[in-house]
Amino acid sequence: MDNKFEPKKVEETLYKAWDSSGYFKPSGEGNPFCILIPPPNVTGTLHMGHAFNQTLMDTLIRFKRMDGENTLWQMGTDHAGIATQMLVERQLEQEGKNRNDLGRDEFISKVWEWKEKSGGIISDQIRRMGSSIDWSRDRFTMDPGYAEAVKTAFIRLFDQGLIYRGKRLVNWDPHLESAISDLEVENVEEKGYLWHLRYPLPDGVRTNSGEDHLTVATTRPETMLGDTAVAVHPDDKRYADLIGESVILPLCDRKIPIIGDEYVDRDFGSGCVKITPAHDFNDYEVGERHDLEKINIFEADASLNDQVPETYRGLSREEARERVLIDLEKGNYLEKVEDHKLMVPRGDRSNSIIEPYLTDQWFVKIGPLAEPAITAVKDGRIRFVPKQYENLYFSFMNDIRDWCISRQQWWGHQIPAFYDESGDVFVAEDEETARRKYKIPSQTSLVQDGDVLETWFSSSLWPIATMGWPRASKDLDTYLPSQVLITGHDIIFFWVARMIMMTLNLVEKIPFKDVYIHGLVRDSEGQKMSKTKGNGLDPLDFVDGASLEDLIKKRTTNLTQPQMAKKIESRTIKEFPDGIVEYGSDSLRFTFCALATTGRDVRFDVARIEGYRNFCNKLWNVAKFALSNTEDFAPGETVLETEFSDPINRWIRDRTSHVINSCRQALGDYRFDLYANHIYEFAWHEYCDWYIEMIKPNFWADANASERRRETQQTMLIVFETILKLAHPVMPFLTETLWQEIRLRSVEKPTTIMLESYPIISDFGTDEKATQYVEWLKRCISSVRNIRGESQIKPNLKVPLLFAEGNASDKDYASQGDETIKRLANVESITWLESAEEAPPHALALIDDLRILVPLRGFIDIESEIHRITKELKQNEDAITRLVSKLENENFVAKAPKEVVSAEREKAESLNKSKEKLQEQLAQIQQFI
RNA sequence: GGGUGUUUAGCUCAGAUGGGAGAGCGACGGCCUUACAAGCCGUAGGUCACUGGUUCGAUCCCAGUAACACCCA
Repeated sequence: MDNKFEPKKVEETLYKAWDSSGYFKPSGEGNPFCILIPPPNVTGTLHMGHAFNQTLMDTLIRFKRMDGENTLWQMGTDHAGIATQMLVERQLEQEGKNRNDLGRDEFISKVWEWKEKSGGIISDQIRRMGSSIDWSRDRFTMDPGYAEAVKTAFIRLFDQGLIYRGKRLVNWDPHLESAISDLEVENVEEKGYLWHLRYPLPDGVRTNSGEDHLTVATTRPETMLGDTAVAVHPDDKRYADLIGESVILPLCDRKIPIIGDEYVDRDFGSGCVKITPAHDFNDYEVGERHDLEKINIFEADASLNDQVPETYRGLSREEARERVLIDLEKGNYLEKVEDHKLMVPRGDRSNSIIEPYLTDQWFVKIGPLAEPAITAVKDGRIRFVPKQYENLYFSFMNDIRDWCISRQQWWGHQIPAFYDESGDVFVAEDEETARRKYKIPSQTSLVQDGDVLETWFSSSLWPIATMGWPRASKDLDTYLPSQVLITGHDIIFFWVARMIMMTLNLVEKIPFKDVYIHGLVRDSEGQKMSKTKGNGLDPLDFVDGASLEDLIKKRTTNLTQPQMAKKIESRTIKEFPDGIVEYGSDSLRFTFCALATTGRDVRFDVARIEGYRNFCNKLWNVAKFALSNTEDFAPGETVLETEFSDPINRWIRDRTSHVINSCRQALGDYRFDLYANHIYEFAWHEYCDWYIEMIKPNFWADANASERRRETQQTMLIVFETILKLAHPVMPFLTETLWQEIRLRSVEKPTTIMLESYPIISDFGTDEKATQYVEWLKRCISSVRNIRGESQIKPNLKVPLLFAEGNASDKDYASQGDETIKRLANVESITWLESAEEAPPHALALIDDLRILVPLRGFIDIESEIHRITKELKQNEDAITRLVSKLENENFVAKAPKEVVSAEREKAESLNKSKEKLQEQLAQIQQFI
């Protein structure tokens, strides 16, 4: 075996072997256990969030598979409508073309081409993470079968009256020229201005204070061209009597009414608000209440249309603002300008400013869908882990609005709706069916709706469409509902909630039982990773390593803001001066598990992965040890545990049960962090640090032929194999590699650790006696090491050791552990003293009543011994003080539970005994200064 | 403006139907001891954000305050 674990040598080979052997497929036996992958963008690449998410899913899937369940990890990718279309459009742009030059069909085939070319990248990256996905069932949301599901869902909901078409104010992206989801709008605080405009009152009309105009404040002066009212608060004494009058809209010379509405904030600005119902969500509501006209002043690209005076037509919104302001200034309509911070809505894809825009769109009527979806979580059929996310879910669901599902795009599922010449709408699979369904004569020509459905509409069908719906299927019966959905909290609304609603409606079942929500991966400073900030990391750079040059290149190419390149470069140099070394997939996976605490953020720090890479190597090395000491091991001839002669072997079996229990519990609770910690702690600190060190002599010298050698080989191997199995779900490559070697020491031929049974406690049982003994042994050895360490005794110098006092079991333990103590604490001899009085000057440690003495003899440093004892005495006294004050408190003795009181009494007693001994020791040792 | 969450060792985080706090990393000291220097042995670090309340007892429960983060408007 190599000196180090070298992941590159095994990872890809192993993965291919697993996959081609069909190990990733459902076994067909046992309880179904299914996880649906949150489908990544088909043309995307793997980022840290994916890698984290993948790790948790694979860990659970591998655990359940080993534990005998019929596991399915359903893979698939999403067509990501807007994102993908934008990408292809950007490429066309570089060729100097746009989509209209190509036409719809040709454009779509270009997108498919792009999908074929880049669609495999993320799948390959997922493979590199070790994900045990059943690739034969890979789905794509634009597959023909999936498309059928989307159509069917749309038609059913339409026929149920849950989908309708209507003219509504929606979030409009003028760059994409499409509606986008409320959830895709990011409100960003930006610096702007508040312009105060004067709207003249008609002749003779005055405000209470004698003004001949009303002043309105706005952050978007250009929209005044679409104003259809000015609103004041009905109780505002300044203006109440003007309600019903009108003002003259400058630049347009229209008269618009003054209305009273409680929406107006009297304290903001002058207390008068301009109302533009077609371009503001709040104004829209006001307009509805007062039956105001809605004047749409924009074209789809947010240039001004012919609803505005001629001079402004065709201008962009930005140009229009400038012109309007100049003209207002000229007409003396501009009262003042103030700096103002405002929330600017931006599209999360295009980053352009979003317009509230009045268009015809398709909507899902959400009320009837939301209600059962709320109930499903309320009554516990669906459970969120951690639980607090249920509140988030409820708060979203309780004031959810109708869902705009149409997008003015080409890449996606075209809406199965057809129009005749008079604009009547018919919804059906295709034109033929529509004619039959609605009895439309053949001479009437029908045109299909050109819009597509938003991507989340199709992914809301993920739980059923991947299982063959709308056709009946065995998969639907077996894997719906799936056991757990694993995802980040950022898509609870986008995806999780919608899957629940759609699945409940369409098949009357819940889509999944548990929703495990994990945190979002951030950089080591807690910042969100983003291309713009240049703090993004590619998970595969940790797997394979990357040079500083690679990292800089990756972070600075294709920037939306190229001026950031310099800053990003220096930041990268600072963060990774030597690039990233190769850690391998297992280290990265283990790190992600260890970071998966219940918090909302996960900070990714390179220091962590380094530590866990070392852990991988630790396992590698102890495997080397185990193998080299078992070359003569004959697997058939096992020693019964009841006949074990070395309690160390019994003890480690006891500890093994313990860790099995902990791992199972942690995985059952989705506590991946605890799971990783349990493995780390047990493998490193119990198995390697204590067990292996303690049993080494069993392999030496005269022990060669003995039973003890055999039982130790057997135990060392079985426990190590158990560690490998316990850890396999999180570190598949390393454990498989080592298991293949370890299994050479077994009667059975190795196949794969993947399909071995996950360990159960009853494989090992418990042994309290052995455990007590070994715990004593560890304390004893640690005490001596502590004395040695503090006195800086050279490791190669053996010291004599004296025991005094103590009870029968101390004596028993000491004689049993004689050799072990000598070797692990570097002791040359152990002597029991008849009484403590005969002890030579010494350093002292205590195990309860037992005194452990190391004679001074020149190598104990008196100063440091005084320091050591003083420190211990101080701790001891502090503890006593606390206990005494407690026990002297009558209320405590009277009111606290009896067990607590007596436990505290015992503690105090034993501390007092130790105190005396420590004081004695201090007094004695001080004589030698 | 409304809501949620967080605040524990230098850093990243665990923690307990309330009996007085742990890990990893880092720091410091000593070691190339025949699996492992990506290692071994040892050590130091905390008024558990602040202020009140409940309780025999609060880091844990309750209320308020502050800072930070996120979500919604």
